[in-house]
Amino acid sequence: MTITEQSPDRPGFTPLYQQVRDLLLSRISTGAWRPAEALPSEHALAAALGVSQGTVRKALDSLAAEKLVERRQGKGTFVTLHTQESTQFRFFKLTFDSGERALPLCKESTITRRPAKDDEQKFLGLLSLAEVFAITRNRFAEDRPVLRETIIVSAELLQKLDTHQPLPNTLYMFYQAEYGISIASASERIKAVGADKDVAHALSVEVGAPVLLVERVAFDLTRRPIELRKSFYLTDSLHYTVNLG
Amino acid sequence: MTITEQSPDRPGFTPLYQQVRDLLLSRISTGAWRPAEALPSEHALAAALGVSQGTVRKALDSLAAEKLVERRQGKGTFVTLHTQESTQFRFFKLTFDSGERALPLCKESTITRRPAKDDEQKFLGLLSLAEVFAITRNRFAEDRPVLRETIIVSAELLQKLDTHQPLPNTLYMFYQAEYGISIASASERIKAVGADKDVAHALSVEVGAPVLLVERVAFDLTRRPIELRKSFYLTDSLHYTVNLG
DNA sequence: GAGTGGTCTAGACCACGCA
DNA sequence: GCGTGGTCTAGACCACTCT
Repeated sequence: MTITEQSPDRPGFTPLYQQVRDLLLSRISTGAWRPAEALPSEHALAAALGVSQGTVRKALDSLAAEKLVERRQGKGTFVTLHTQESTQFRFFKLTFDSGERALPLCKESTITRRPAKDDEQKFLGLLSLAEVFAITRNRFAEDRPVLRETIIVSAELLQKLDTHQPLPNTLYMFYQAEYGISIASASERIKAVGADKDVAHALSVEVGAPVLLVERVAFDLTRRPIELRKSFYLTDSLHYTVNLG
Repeated sequence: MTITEQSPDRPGFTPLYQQVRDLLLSRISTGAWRPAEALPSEHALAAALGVSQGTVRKALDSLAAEKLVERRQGKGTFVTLHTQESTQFRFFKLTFDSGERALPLCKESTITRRPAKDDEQKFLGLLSLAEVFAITRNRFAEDRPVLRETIIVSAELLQKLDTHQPLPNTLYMFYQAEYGISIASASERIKAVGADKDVAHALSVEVGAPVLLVERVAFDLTRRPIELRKSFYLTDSLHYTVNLG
């Protein structure tokens, strides 16, 4: 039984379970099931789609592997909800040198609306007259400044973002709850640079002091770029961790 | 049918496919099949182990997901062989700002044998009288120095490493070919620091210039620590990339 | 054509969560 | 006790590779 009919020998062959996967993903990303809601059971989906339970299972397993859904034995399959614990450690890989996970808190924050710059248009896929919100804030760990970050998002996509003040510590939970946008992946470029005047002041170091620059593009479920983030970390007492598998 | 007999209700339950997975992994790590060799077919393994082909498949799929084996339709399942292309980009995530992958080449290299320092003993799990090889080398991209790295390995485990000169650019291929040790994962700590005199000289920058410090512990198939590596990168024209999935 | 992994099915039974 | 996902099986057929 196939969903998109295809004769049984052409080259552009797509496995059934992947068609099911894509179908479920599109339903999730258009909000047919909201975060934290349960999907129908494997058995129900299989019956509804006219495929076997094993095929539905394979589709759901692949979504679970990408953390787009969570499966809980005995309960059901749920659309992933961004929570403090889960998201924080998935997208913010900062650790104190002692080994403890670090969660620097925002203390100062400004938000402005302005036309998008060229590179911002390019990375976010915006039109040339588009506007963006630019959030600049400093984060503290143990009462010391450790991070200065600037966040750029489309003003059209995240409407009235500037009316929500103060903005929460973890924006990704907020994007999901307020705008139905789930950040699913991100890619980062890391460099060591000397602090400029602005960064030096924010982090209480001298101009030229070595700081870690992390430039991030964050994507939603459909790999649409949502957010640009430029962070300067003071890595005296903490570090960025990476696991290569 | 179970491999390790277990009554069907106790808490410490291990799925059959995981027992098969562990068995195959232990055979691979002890060298029963060498890198690039084919494992027996699913059908043959299933018959030999007295389980169904679907169970063997699930075990092999999980090994393939961790890149410990590679599956090729129509050919067979092969123990992963570290090659220039595959390993290089898996463990060295360096990219030119232009977007091109960077493969800095070693130009200078020294190797010495000496007693292990305290932290080296700790991270590599060595005894207190153990000795290590320490390799220090500089790497160049486009005729400019971009990296100074120091590599620490157990002298007992990688015997006579110092007789192989010059050492190859990519050590992980060499560990596998020469010692049967496959690096399967690694974890890294990243900081921005000021160059000390030694690093500054090697990278042709001033003392105190910002450089990216990457400290790595690399593990074999059984997650035994094999190598300690401390790298200082000059990130003027290139950067470290991370994908958060 | 023979042999390999890849897909798909149907059904049995187990482990878990909850009422 | 029921419904959920998790494991395991047996077998059919498809896609790819090599001879």
